[in-house]
Amino acid sequence: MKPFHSYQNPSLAVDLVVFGYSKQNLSVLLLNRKEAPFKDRWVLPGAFLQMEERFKDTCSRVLKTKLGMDDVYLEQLYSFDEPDRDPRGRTISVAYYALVNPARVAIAAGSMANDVSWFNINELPALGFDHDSIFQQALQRLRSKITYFPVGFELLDDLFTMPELHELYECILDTTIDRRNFRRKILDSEYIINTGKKREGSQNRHPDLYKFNKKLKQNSFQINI
Amino acid sequence: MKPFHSYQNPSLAVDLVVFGYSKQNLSVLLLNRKEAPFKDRWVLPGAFLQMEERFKDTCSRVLKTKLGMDDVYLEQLYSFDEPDRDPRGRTISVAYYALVNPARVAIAAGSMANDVSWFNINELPALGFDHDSIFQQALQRLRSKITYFPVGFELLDDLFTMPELHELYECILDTTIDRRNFRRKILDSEYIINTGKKREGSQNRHPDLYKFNKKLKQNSFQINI
DNA sequence: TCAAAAGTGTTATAATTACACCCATGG
DNA sequence: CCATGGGTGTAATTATAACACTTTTGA
Repeated sequence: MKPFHSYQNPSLAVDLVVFGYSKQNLSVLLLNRKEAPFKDRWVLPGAFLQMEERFKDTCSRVLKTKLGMDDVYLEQLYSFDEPDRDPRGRTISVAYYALVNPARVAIAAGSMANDVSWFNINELPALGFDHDSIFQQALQRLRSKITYFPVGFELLDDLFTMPELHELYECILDTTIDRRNFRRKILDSEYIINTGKKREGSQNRHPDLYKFNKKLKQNSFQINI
Repeated sequence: MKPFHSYQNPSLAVDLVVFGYSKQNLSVLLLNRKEAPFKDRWVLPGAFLQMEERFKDTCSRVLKTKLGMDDVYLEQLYSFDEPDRDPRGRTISVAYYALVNPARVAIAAGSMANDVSWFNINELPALGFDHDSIFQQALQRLRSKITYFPVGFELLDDLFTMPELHELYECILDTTIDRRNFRRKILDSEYIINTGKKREGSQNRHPDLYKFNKKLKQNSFQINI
């Protein structure tokens, strides 16, 4: 074996699929590139890994820059290795996905991009690099994960109603779910707590406000699609 | 952003958790290191990624060298990024796990290692680097995957009996499974085909020989543990 | 003919699905 | 007082879990 570090190493980047949910819309955050390659094309936000960074540090750096946000839900998705995936040279990308509440963030293009914007997941432009494929894999993972693990709460306000949670699931899974059965499964899982408060302001009956039970880490549930 | 490739890049390695199943034993392949760091300690086989390689190419190279084997089941597990995980310097490891039939491979230590050997998963030595953690994650993934996807067949001969498949599941999941319910679920999934042949040689009733239905890719099943 | 392992089916229980009525609210 | 949406329960169906007897084999 050659001595350590005599190997030439590929560049190592982190790319982020940032999901946001707002007004019954699941969206993803995209940047419009200012420079070649893929100039003026939309891509996922990302950055090269700096020597002292963990992947999550790089994610946080990107999220802070683009969203002015820290402390978001992050999960490693997959590492992408096609040799020609970046025309500038061999680059490995470790993809993460993030779940954020768009109401709490202020997106800003920064110096690197022409523009930054939320896109409804059903109305995405063709992305640069292999980012279409990364996005599809992230969506698949999110859809799978939300059926057995409480990640949905990351996309909502601290207090939310049962119909809001129900709509979130229907939107992400792109299906209809019986609201009575949904309520029962979610409540049985004990992942949410009824605060006793109610959402005021609507003309109709005021729905109960729930909060996420952050202490509970071991329970599991199954929302069938 | 700095010009491309002006970044210093971490080293990029691929590590492999090679599972083998034989005589009602689930084992993992380990190497005994000839050189520092972790000289004389057992570790997972791995290699640094060469510039033109995909991850799977690196996996194949390692498997060919250590096992004289190609064409094994490989799946990406996770990428490990702790800054101090390799004392020689910053190294990212992309972990894969492989499923092989030990009967078909001939393991050989090669010039890099003192020794190479199968270890029963319940009798592993403490591994070098962060390989204990990689192994644990691989075992967890295998256990999860085998309950809903037909990966078990990769560990058996082309022809196998229902009791053999049943034992494999019990061994991997470290539990008992009712053999009548197991048989029904596996057969309902249509992932295996009764060849009409029987395993001869035992003193007792000769069990039917099945083969894996490779054409079927979409079905799913659920073995509950 | 016997011990050991393989093949098979049925019943009880639990989980899921389908479905309808009452309640609270503001206009 | 009414239209709208939110809250709740039950019956039918389906899936899972528990369980025992019969068959084949070579010694």
